[in-house]
Amino acid sequence: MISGLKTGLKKLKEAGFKLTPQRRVIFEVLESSDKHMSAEEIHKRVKERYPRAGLATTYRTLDLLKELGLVTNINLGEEHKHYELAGKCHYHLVCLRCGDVIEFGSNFFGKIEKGLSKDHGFEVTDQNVEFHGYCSKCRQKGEKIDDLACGYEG
Amino acid sequence: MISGLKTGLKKLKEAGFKLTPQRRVIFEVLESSDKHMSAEEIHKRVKERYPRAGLATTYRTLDLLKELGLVTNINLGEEHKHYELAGKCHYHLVCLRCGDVIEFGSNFFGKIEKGLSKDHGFEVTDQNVEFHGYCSKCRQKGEKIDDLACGYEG
DNA sequence: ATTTTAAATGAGAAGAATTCTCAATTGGGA
DNA sequence: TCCCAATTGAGAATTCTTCTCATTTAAAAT
Ligand SMILES: [Mn+2]
Ligand SMILES: [Mn+2]
Ligand SMILES: [Zn+2]
Ligand SMILES: [Zn+2]
Repeated sequence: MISGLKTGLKKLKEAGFKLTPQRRVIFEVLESSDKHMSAEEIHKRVKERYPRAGLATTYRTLDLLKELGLVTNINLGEEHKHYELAGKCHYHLVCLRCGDVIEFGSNFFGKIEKGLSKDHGFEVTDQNVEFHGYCSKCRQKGEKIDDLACGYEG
Repeated sequence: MISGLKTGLKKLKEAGFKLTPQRRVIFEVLESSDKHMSAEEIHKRVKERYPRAGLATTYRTLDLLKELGLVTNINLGEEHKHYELAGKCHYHLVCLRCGDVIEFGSNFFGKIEKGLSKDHGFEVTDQNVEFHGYCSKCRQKGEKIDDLACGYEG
């Protein structure tokens, strides 16, 4: 991750925000999980450590951390966003069958970002990169992918 | 786009779905726009041509078209999804200041997908690739990007 | 340590996006 | 043409997120 607990909270203070216990705990929860979490999931964990925490504060803090570049969120095709600390490899493979989310890094992306700067004058500050498809496990199960291509039931 | 009107509707029929006027019109609206549209925006245009169309049908049809691989959706940081026909270049630059969405293609991505197949055994069927940052216009305006880094107002 | 004050919070209402329910309609095969 | 499962429209219901506002609190100033 781009910032440990101290670094992250320091950034909060330096930006002129108060260092409240709620913000502390939310940051800790984000740090102690290796998975993406929805706001609801984060809030549930926050309340384990700080029972009177309110959901709105979790949303407000996640927004704030995002503005500060400490947190990013992705949309894995579900109805809600998923949050995680910024800075680690941020490319996702989302299996359409089992729902598994595999993270991967690639040095291709660094090249792409340089190209974007050169060709489009665009400065990248964050990215949301998801490849949807079928993971190796699900492919091995022998079920034809085409069988799933249309699971629509009206 | 991957499929013209005829091809797309043909695929619908071939998959065993009825070819209703609502579906026709929704497909036409998608085809006649070069921009990403929210479900609400799409529905508004659909009603211009077919006033008694219901919003739920627009949602249902967009889901169906997505299952069939005819439509994709992206999440541009707003609260709602944006839809467009599948098949054209699908990489997006989203300006955090002016909100502009620039589309771009890159042959890097083909390579990445091949690498994913080789290294992870993952078969890509769709992708959602967004780079967030600041477009050339907004950068030229001379406003320091850092000034915006935290627009949070409590 | 006490005072002060704007920032932050909790609770629940409100809002927005999406899905569901179900009675009525309809596309398209027989 | 007849039939019926598929589809639809309307609005209720759900889910996710933001807003409102009275109360609390971090932390700067005394
Ligand atoms: Mn990640
Ligand atoms: Mn696009
Ligand atoms: Zn899988
Ligand atoms: Zn811009």
